[in-house]
Amino acid sequence: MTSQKRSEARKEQILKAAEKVFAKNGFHEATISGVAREAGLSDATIYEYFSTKEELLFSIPRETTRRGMERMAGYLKAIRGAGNKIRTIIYHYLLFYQNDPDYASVVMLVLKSSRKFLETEAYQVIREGFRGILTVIQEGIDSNEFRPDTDPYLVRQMILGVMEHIVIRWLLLGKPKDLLQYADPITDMILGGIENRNPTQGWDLHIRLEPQGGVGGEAGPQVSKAKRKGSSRKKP
Amino acid sequence: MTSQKRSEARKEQILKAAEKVFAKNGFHEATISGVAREAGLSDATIYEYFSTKEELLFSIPRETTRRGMERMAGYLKAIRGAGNKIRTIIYHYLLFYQNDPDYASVVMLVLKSSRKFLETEAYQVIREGFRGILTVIQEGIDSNEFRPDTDPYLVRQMILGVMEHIVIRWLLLGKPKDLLQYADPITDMILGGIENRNPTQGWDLHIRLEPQGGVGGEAGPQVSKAKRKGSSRKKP
Amino acid sequence: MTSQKRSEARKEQILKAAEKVFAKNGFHEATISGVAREAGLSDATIYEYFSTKEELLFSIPRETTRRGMERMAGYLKAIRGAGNKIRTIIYHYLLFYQNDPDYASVVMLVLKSSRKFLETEAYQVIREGFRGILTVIQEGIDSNEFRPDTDPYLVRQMILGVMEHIVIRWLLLGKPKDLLQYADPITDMILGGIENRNPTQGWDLHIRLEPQGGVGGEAGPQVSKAKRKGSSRKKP
Amino acid sequence: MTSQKRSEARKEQILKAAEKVFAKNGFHEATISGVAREAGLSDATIYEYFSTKEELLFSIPRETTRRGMERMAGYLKAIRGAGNKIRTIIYHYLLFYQNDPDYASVVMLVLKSSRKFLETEAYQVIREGFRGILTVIQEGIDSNEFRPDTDPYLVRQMILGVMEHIVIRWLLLGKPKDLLQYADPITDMILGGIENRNPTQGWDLHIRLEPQGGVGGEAGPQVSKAKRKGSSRKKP
DNA sequence: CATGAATGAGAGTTCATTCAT
DNA sequence: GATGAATGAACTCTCATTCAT
Repeated sequence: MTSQKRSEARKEQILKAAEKVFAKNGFHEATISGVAREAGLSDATIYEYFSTKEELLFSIPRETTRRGMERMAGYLKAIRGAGNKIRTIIYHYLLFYQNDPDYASVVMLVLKSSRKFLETEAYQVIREGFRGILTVIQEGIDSNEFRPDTDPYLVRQMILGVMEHIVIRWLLLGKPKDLLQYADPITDMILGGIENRNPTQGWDLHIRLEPQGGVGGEAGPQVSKAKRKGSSRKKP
Repeated sequence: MTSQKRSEARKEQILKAAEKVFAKNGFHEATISGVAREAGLSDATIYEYFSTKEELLFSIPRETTRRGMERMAGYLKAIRGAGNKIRTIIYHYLLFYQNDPDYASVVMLVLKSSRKFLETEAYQVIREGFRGILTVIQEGIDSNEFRPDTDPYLVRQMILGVMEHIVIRWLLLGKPKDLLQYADPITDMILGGIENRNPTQGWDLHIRLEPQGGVGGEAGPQVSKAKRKGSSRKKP
Repeated sequence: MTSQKRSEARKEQILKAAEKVFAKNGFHEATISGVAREAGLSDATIYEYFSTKEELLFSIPRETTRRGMERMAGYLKAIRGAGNKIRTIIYHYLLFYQNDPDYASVVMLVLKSSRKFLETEAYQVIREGFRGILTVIQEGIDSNEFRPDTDPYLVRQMILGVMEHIVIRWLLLGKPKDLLQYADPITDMILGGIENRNPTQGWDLHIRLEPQGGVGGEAGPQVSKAKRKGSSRKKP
Repeated sequence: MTSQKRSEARKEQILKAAEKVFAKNGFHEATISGVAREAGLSDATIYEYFSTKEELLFSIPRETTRRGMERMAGYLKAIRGAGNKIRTIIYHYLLFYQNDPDYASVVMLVLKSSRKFLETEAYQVIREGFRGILTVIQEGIDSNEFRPDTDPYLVRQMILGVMEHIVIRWLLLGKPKDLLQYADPITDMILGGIENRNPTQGWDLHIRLEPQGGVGGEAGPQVSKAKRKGSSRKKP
């Protein structure tokens, strides 16, 4: 038990060191020696806990991701409304990375481009998180909060896309200083594109012009009126 | 003259080989020997044209980017309306990558995470292209096509973010098969979030003349009225 | 402790091998592989102890020179008289090289022509040794053992010059077989040029019997008297 | 004829360039490309005139040495007295190197440590020159100008040793600024060790033993007394 | 457990040299 | 005669990884 715990702690210590070193240098430019030095251990000790350099890399997101997901789930439990949930997701996603730039670097600059990482257990956890976003969106569609023709996959791609783009810019260029300032604007823009707009004022006027031999007893144009907060988007 | 040309051709040949090899293996896993083999040349010959492996990598986007930018500029010249221009940009951006997956791989998976690449001449060309997007957005704001509170930087980040995200997914997962299918949906969603939709005054009267087997058994012209701040969406 | 010692021993082992290999082939013609083979180690192990080939080369004289200097200092302590000290220096200098031809080769044929070596720590030790020669000469001047118009720098250059010349000839041509046979003649010649010869007591009476057509029209034996303090020149 | 001459000129041009480049970088650090660049030619052209890099190196001293020797021989022809000849040799030797530091560098720092160079035709010329020094010394011994117990080989080694030492110091350290300032001191010291020495102070006692039929009214030995601090040094 | 020490396996570079033009 | 282009052949150096202690 104690031994297990100590071992766990050592692993954590190595992972923290690895995170730092990989973040700074990337995977290939980083060395096991560097990680060992950072961890205050010997090279060989690293190999007591991780079988290869690559396994060490792929182990970094395992715990952190799981914890992040859990935390996110906790936040979401208290939130009502798909839009609000999305806002929360975006906010905490950015907050999460902002609070741990090393982790952000490893994930965004090292792992994200790795084919092998996709086959990793850790990535499956992330995938699940991503599926969660999908669920929220679908929830919003079902509850009529989002427009029924919303494509959940596309929306998710937009959400992830912008966030990744911003985080990477932040990592590489240091801009913007504060990631969180983008949380709301991004959310607004995303939601702006998908939220159902109930007509708060004005009317849609539909006039039906019937041919001379009219159907039923009705003749002349038919006018239908509907309060709307209209979006006139029509997919082909 | 001939010598200059042959040298240029050889360079191109090496770059093509490098593109292929780097795309397949990434930068570090790729070897000069591999590139040389692919190019049908000796290792040493590679070094006659590019001083280091890194220089070879960074040289890949130089010409291609320039040409891509030029072509894009050509397309845009014929387009009127900021929205249409954005649609064009997105479409051709995706088309461009779809037509050259190796190039896409190198740019998206190898170069995009490189701090050093940002200081490269080639990247400056790309930056300029990115600035162009900004200009188009601003143009849309100025012409009242886009909402006045549009943040051009944010919009650009959304555009680039989704596209990058989609291209990377395509590269790593092979999904979607056809990148272009996303061009319009993305554009619509982006524009949906920024196009002016507030009726500034009066009413738009839409009259739809339906064939006899009309909607809901109804026939005749349909008139729809919507308060609006006009959207000029035109599909190509 | 043990580890430190073993490491030191390994370093020594590598240095010995390097000395041998560099002596035989010179710096550039020698390879790390060759040194490793000679040392019975792998190439990589060499680099565990010396960061570059050049550092390995420059490390060769570090210890040896220090030890040589120390030993020399010990010998000199027991010697009285600047002339005797110089004799001792020359003798042991030659003895030192004769006993370690590989070392001699490295120093005389490889290091001596190296601009970079001059900026080396090891060279500073050598410089100090050279300064010591200067001190001895000055001592001889001060004690009136050497002529007061002696230029210590010049004398030192002569001493070093001949010795280097002889050692190099010995290395390249194998002549003379025994370096030490030159120790005394060299010393005598050097001292012959600088020792004070003021007669401290009595007179030397030189009588020259000239043929009839004598100097200055004079004929008959010529007697020359010179005050002297005998020179210790002993030709075999 | 013209073609032969042009070829000779080209060779000379390459040699000059090589001299410069080898002097600056040493043999191994220098490249054929560097020589070609310096000569304003292509690499391949170098190989039209010299079959290998090494042959190029060894060709440098061929002409120069021959010319130097010839000139030296010319100077010596006009000089009487072995001491004076040695002074001349030392002076012109230093002058020669001082006037062409690149050549000095190549000879002193590159060729002098080369075993292979010793088997070179060019070196044979140098050897002959060295033999000349020996001859002069022997001449001095025979003429009683030098002490009969002088070891010509040793003296030559001293002469060459100091000069080499000084020239190398000059090349590597830039000291002394003016090589020639050492010409006389060196000569004096060398000669000081081997010249037949007149009493330096005190009295010369000359006794003239006259034949029986004495000259004038004087009879018996004539003694002339002269205070002197004799140096038999004669500057040219 | 921890590690010092050792190394196998390569990779990137460099250049002297060749040869067709 | 001159050279642009190409390359074979090394060599230095780096590191992830292993293993005896």
